[in-house]
Amino acid sequence: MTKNEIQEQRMRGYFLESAKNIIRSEGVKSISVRNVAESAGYSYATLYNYFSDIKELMYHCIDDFNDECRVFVNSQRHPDSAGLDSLLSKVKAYLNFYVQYTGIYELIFVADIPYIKDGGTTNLFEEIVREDFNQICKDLSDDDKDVKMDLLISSIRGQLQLYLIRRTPADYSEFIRRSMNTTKLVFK
Amino acid sequence: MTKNEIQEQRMRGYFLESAKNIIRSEGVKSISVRNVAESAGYSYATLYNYFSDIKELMYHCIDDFNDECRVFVNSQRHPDSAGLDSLLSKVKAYLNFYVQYTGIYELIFVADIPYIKDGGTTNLFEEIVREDFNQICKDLSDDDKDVKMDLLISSIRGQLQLYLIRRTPADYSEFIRRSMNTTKLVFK
DNA sequence: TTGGAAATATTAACAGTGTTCATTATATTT
DNA sequence: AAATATAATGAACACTGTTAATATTTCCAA
Repeated sequence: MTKNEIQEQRMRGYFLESAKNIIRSEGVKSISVRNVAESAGYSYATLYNYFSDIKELMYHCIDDFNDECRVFVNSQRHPDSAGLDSLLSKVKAYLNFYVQYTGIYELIFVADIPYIKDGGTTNLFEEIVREDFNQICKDLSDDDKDVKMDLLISSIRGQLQLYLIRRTPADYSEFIRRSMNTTKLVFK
Repeated sequence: MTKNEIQEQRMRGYFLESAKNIIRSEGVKSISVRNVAESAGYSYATLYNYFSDIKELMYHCIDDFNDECRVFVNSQRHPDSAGLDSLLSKVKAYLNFYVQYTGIYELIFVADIPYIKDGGTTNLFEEIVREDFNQICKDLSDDDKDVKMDLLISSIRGQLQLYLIRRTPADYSEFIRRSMNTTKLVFK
């Protein structure tokens, strides 16, 4: 990496950190070019020297937040468990992450970011539960496994959307209760 | 209803129809006060004589679109079927409605509309599948039924979000295939 | 029919948004 | 130090929602 590349990466980092802080604390709604740039100590026009537009900046936040989610799940989950219990504790931790940072949920799952082409954001959840999932479903055919994983992924997505966007159910404990029960049912 | 009330309802209808047409044809992104008002043949400020803000106008579109969805499902579903087959055909029709009108999906399930307080928008799907659902699950306890319905609702929500917002899977036929398979699995 | 009051529609204005471009300031190289 | 390349900036444009003052229309009593 040349000097210029190092400096450029550093500048991009300033804007990225600023954007991430705003998303964490105030949500995606508060993201604006002037907002992010001022928080980074630069003029709004300077941002365009390092990102083609605000959407590209937001897109680059996603990787960092996915890393944060991985760390969070590993710190929250029950370590001395296996199979379904382990999977349930990871799912609960995964849900807790987005409940705590609704702004991150909005960024990754709702915001209109054209740079997201493939379903890259699905893979994090699948990655988190894959090991336990395979253990639980070791006797199933590949096709059955695929359908089961689809059901698991989509139901968790749906639960999150219902709770975080449409406030259904109204309280957190009921949300977790339902999510755990439906997840158990997937493997019944 | 007095003369004034009739006239007021008519005026509200002009703006509502305009908004609904824009949502259907260009999506929620193209909704703006000036856009809706011009399309209705009035100045942008006139809209505020009939709606407190643009969000309230958007909220009132939802009821109409829900009616349209009901009609659509009834026209698309397989009438001479019962139980799981009937449910599957209704789910497929329900999905097709939002695939055809992505703007309506964005309005009802994604858009930030503070006037939506309860989970009112869930009820349409539940209403559509309730009869078949009860027939399929007639031997289950109420608690088991509730969990199964939660799983069904959330997985359909998740499938729609993945396909319409994050384009996963990439093609329509695969989307329907997966949705049908996961729905069948719910009742396995 | 006219005059005035009430109701309604409209334009102007403000603060915000993303984005582009010409200009200024800084850094690098000759 | 002067010339050149690089980077930061403020002005400007076209949008957004919303409000308030103004203009217009409607209506009813004289």
